[in-house]
Amino acid sequence: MLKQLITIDQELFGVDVQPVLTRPDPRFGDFATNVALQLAGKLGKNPREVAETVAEHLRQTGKFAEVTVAGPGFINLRLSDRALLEMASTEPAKTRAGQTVVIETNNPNPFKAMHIGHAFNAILADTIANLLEESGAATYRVSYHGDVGLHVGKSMYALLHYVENQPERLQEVPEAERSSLMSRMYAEGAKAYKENEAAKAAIDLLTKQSFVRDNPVYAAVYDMVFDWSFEQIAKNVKRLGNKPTRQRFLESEADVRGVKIVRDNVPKVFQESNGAVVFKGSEHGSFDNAFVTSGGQGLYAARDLGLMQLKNEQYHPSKSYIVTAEEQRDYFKGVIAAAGLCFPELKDVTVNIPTGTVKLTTGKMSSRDGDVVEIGWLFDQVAEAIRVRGGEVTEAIVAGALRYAFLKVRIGGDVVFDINESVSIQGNSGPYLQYAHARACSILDKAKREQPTTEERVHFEDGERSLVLKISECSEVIEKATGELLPHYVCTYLYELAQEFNRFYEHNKVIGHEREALRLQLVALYRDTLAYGLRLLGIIAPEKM
RNA sequence: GCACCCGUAGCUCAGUGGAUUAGAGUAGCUGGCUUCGAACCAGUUGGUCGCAAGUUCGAAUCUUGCCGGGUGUACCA
Repeated sequence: MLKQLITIDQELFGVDVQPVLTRPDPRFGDFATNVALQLAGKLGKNPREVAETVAEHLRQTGKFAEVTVAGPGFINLRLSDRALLEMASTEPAKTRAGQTVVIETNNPNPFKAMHIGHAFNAILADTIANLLEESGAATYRVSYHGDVGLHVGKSMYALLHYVENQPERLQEVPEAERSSLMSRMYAEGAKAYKENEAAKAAIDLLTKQSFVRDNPVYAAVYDMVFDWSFEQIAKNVKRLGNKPTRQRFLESEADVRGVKIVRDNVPKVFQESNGAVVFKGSEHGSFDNAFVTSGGQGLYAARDLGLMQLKNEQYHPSKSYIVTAEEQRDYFKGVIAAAGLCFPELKDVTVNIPTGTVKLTTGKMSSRDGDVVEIGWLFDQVAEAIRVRGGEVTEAIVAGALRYAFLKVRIGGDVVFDINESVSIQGNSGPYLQYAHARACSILDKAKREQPTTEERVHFEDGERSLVLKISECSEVIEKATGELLPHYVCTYLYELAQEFNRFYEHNKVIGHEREALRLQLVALYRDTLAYGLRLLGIIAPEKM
């Protein structure tokens, strides 16, 4: 349709423009274009006259039921009912076939409990992965975790005090209490590091230990809590509806090669400064940052370089996505710039997607002070809300509510999380969509008949047409969401779709009506579209609830 | 200080160059279940789109300057 417009414009006026097809208010048409306004500007002609000329040519193609000119020079197009139904039944194109992408879909650090912020990023990343995968790209979900470094030193400091030289004590800790114990231990270590010089010195040593782990007690405690961490992460991530990752990367694996990359690129990319090796990120929209300490130890940034090399060797991705909190925005600008200088072939491969901070209305959430909202608590809150509402609590609905609450807002801004209201189960929420799906299933189940065959002549009544028009938007919405890496477009669309259906349902009888065959076909099409969209969001579409 | 992000209804957010009336949810008020599932639908109250200039046929949307909030600013991750 777009191609036709371009051709007509070029034939008529010999001018190159970028016509845009939009979805206007349905009373104007199915589609609208502003070409005439763009053309008029370039040609110095009256926009309405240009619009009339273009409209006349579009009418002559015979592909539209209605072509009108409105306002300052918009051209509104209406498809025939038959063409609209065909469009609504068309699946999105695999526009990224042949491409390979790698994306980190969860990276909570071990030795800490997973909190809301981790869940937020994990859900966003996994959903972006779904979109990329659906568009045909070979998509590899990976994870990356900080198993070495200062935060480990802090946790180990408190943990070693806790076990008092008897690592087997940890075996007595019940599974349900492990997360909060890890949070507590980390908070204790962090506090000691800040307030106590002796503790700071001890923690610095314990940090170095995290790289070698040659002390038996240290190693025993480390291994035990390391395992706890990943059991907890795996459990939570699965509960949230994320797909499993293909590979887990650890900072310890990336460290040595990261440091080597840095050293190999002195002085071309990095400079020595006060004994440390730094990158002048300030020349690349970032800030000057140390990659290797004056003591020769690799830092986070060096490991990120090593990780990029590892990912490239294993997957050769055309794009590699890292979803992080916005605090790391400038940091990643620097690391990515440095990577581009060290490996020209990796320039523009790695993309950081900063997500904004999850904040609580009750105040700041700080992992450092141990003031975090753990995920288990969040699951319980949602379950309670459903119970209060009188519904049956299922994992699918709890996860759907949580996931949707995080996905429906545009990526980038801060997310203010009201612990009492944010995870809603009515209105624009996951359960609303799930309910709208279950309803459609129920109708189709009751009808007990196979899909009716399409009649030769299709003519919709108003309510039917609105529903089909909305269904027909699906492909373009998903392509837009994938192109811009913004899953919330899908949420907004599915919500509008479900609303349209609920209206239809309210006002139009399906079973027993003389138009039953056609309406059942529409309900089935709607049900499939909604289920498809929910699947991309990682939300289960239940047949009953 | 400098850089980046944000500011839309009481609250949480869509809309980021286009259509006489800026949309949802939620909260408040009102109506709708003997009728395919009321976790639903319909109606109603609520906004000088932070402020001010500019660009444009047209600005919540672009530019500039202010005001307010947040984040970052090398040996943490």
